[in-house]
Amino acid sequence: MDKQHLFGCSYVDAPFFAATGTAQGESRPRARRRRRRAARCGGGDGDGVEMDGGGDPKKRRLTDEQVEGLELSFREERKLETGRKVHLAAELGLDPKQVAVWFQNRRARHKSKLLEEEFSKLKHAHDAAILHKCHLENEVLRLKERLGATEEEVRRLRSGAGSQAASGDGGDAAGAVGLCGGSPSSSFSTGTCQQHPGFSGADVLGPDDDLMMCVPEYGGYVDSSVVEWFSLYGLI
DNA sequence: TTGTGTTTTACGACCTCC
DNA sequence: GGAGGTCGTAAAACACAA
Repeated sequence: MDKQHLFGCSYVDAPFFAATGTAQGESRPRARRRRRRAARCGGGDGDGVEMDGGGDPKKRRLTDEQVEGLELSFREERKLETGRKVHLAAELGLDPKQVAVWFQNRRARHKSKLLEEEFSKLKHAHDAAILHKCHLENEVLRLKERLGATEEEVRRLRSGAGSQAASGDGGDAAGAVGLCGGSPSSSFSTGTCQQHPGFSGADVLGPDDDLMMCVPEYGGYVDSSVVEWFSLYGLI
């Protein structure tokens, strides 16, 4: 039985059965698959189990060499004009229709891969934004706590000053704790914010703050790689 | 060995461009 | 109108875990 019979078609030229090898840059599973297939077709155990033998003649795998040739051509130019298609088909022993179909499918795979990469990038950006938001919210909470404590302190000192005033002393005591500026928060928060605009680091959150805490929008979990990425972009 | 998930090949429907 | 594009899908080929 000759090779063409085994393929169930007349497109395939004998020379394309000769060599083995994998296309450049192909994924590991695909390479493994092709290796196993090559072993079966070529110098394997010779048990006569050939690729796709007896199957649907319209559904046959291309050889490694054919795929490699098509890949090379695809890398040069993703679109396929008639002349190139015919030439490539003749060169690889394929039907021009097969070449056209292969290019269509290859473009689809390429597009899908690009979309996947784009999605991955956006997801990382989204995760980083969530993390950023979380830290900002933590900062707000911390500042609110400090504000409350300071206001409490002011009230306490005021009441103390009031009792002193009632006992005949002057009214400068409140100014001594920074209230004269009219802003109770001016004694602590503005300086901190100016030093750390936007997202702040350890000065605000403190060295013990956990980067993994409080990410409700992300189901309470953020991967460490996100933190790394976040750091890479200078946000931490 | 078999069930299952993934990849590859092929096709039809529809769209765009010349 | 024909050639070639995308998109969606079917089905064969294949890998791999159980």
